[in-house]
Amino acid sequence: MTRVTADVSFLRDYNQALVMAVGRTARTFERSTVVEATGLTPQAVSKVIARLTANGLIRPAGVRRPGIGKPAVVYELVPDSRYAIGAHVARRTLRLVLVDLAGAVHHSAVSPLPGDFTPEHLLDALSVGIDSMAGIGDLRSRLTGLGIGMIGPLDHANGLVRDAHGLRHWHDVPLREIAEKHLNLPVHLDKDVTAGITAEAWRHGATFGDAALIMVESGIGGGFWLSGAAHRGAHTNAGEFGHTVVDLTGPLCVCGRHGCLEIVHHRAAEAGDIAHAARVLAVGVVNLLQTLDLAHVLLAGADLLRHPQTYLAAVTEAVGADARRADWLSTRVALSSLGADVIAAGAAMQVLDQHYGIPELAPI
Amino acid sequence: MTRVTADVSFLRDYNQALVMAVGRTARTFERSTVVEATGLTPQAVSKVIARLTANGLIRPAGVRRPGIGKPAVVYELVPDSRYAIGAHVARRTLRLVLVDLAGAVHHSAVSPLPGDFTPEHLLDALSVGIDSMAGIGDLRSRLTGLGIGMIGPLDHANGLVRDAHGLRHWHDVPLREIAEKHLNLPVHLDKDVTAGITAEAWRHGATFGDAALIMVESGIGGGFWLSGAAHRGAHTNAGEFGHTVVDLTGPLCVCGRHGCLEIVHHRAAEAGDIAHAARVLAVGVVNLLQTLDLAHVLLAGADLLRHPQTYLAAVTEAVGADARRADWLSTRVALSSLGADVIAAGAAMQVLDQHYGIPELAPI
DNA sequence: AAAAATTTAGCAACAGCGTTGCGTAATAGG
DNA sequence: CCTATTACGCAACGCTGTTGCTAAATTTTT
Repeated sequence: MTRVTADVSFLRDYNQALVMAVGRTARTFERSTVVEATGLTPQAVSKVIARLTANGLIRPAGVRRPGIGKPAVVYELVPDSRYAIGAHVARRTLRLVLVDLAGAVHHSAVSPLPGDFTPEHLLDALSVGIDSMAGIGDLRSRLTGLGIGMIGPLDHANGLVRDAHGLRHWHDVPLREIAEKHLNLPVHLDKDVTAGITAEAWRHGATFGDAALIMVESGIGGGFWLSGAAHRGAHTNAGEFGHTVVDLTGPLCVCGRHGCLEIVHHRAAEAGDIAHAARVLAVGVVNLLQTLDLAHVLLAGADLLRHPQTYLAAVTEAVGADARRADWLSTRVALSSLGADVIAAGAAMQVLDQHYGIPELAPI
Repeated sequence: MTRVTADVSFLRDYNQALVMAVGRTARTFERSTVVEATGLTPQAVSKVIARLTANGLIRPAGVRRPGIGKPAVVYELVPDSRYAIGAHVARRTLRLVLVDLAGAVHHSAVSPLPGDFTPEHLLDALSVGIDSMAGIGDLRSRLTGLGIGMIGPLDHANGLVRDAHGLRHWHDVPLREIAEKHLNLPVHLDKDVTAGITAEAWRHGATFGDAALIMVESGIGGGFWLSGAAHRGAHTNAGEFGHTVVDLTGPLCVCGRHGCLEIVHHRAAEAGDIAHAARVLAVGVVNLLQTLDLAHVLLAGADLLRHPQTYLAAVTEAVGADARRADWLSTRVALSSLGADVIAAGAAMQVLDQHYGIPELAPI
């Protein structure tokens, strides 16, 4: 949720989101935990906790006896109090996942999409899939919305698919609007990699620092989490990481430039030299670190996950071996914890994040 | 100014900063202008304007007669109500500038620093320079502080110079602390390129989008402005843009990798082929656009400014020629409007920004 | 010349937020 | 049973932006 001016309702939402962030990060928590983490006064935390409890988002979960004194009430998030559905729209498949308030993936389903599918095809597939998932235990009333992660270019702010690369029928499609009408649910549209990094950030909790999610699938993309929020760029087009030049004299890429990371990597992988391909990717990752100084790098994508250890080793080594990196310049490299679900799950979490995440104040 | 929790004083500061942003962006403004830009109620704007007027930050500047009805009071920023001094600490020189609240540079002075200068050398030079500048018209009482832009690596949050590259006496120097004590002024320490981009953002006003400042001096660095704030990365080390590999089989760089943008560019420039050097830089800039999707690219740095038109033309052409860039994917390329003063001026504006810019809420 | 319409400005009361002061509840130890 | 300690929350408070309404200043209409 973004807005320009700050009023008291912003205070409420913001501080409430802080408490929710603590609850999502820690399995259980008590009032003093929140006080320590946020700097709010105990009294303020009590008010927020009372509100969240009344809304069913958190609940008491026993007491902790601190030795001497009155026992502290322990609270926990109620994971099944809210759900969101996430969709990963790829060129040939639709993946749907059901995610709860804690960020856990409950169901995952993949269905094929016809070649050159139209918006109508997609809406029908979404409708069927959502009805099937929401039917489980009558979740409909606890469903906060649908998140869609899709290949770009698209316009996140207006929910518009500008020109999905490689899909004939997807030029200037107001997907959010027509999907909301067709499905009768709030819909959030975003680029696939941006959805993916949101999943990692949401699951890692409030203390997650600047990070990138590197996706190696049909192409190579990067999703970025900077200063506590997804970075989308000026036109929702950030993340075309595969089209950065790493070899000035390299082969011609589809994008018209020579020696893009994507084409160089692809050639190596095609030749069967996965280790070399992984090292090429690692060069690109270190480029990102030099530019953006990230605390986390997460690896995902179908092509990468076919050789997870090879890629993980190559990137970890390249990051560690970088001669200029001092001990304080630490970056954690890991495989995405969500595997093939990361995009769809992230799309779902973007919906949850809009409701229960830290609100942002939009620039003028 | 950053804080974790949001309270009513945050509301005040935030909305006040919005009004100041309007005042800085437009030469003159009235109540209705602010209402339109921010969404605040007229009454709320009146209160803020009254407070700012009482503090001397803005003042009435006539009336506008809207045809029918009571004339609207026109306000303007009072540029000389507040000043800050900015310092650009380079390997051999210290540049000091005096900047007013509107972001205008009033005085600029360069003094040499001894080879392998020590913290004491710097403090003395700063002391002399500041006394000289603050003496002009007795600005001392209106001086909000000193900003220092310096080569890294450094720790912005703690005001610590970790290991200024190429300076022997600069390992783990708590520069902010000792400078504040020695100069009796609030001090803000940041990386040079980060200070530079702050200058551009501050001068362009509130509507400035995601942007990068490309500095070509002894090395190549990049300062980033993302989502309305400077991007520093996880360890204040973002911006080592010169050490991104653009030529996998290129020459060995001082950083230990092959074909860094910096060394490839340097070789071309050394050979006298500035046009080629500029094209190499342009490849790096387009890499940034693919990754971050920026609205503005600004060019600066002594080496670049020796051939400004060559570089501007090469980067503009590369950005425009990129085949995948549609018409809606516009990026403005320009030379920095501040020339050689950009780092020092930006360091000063960081101090002003702390007091009168949009406050941020720090992550937990 | 007087009345009406229009636009701007601001006083006063209000709701809602986090904070502060302080009383109460619950426990362990003496 | 008393005391120290810890956790909790009611009530009053100060501050914010908002809302309702009145006043002021100007042009247009009568």
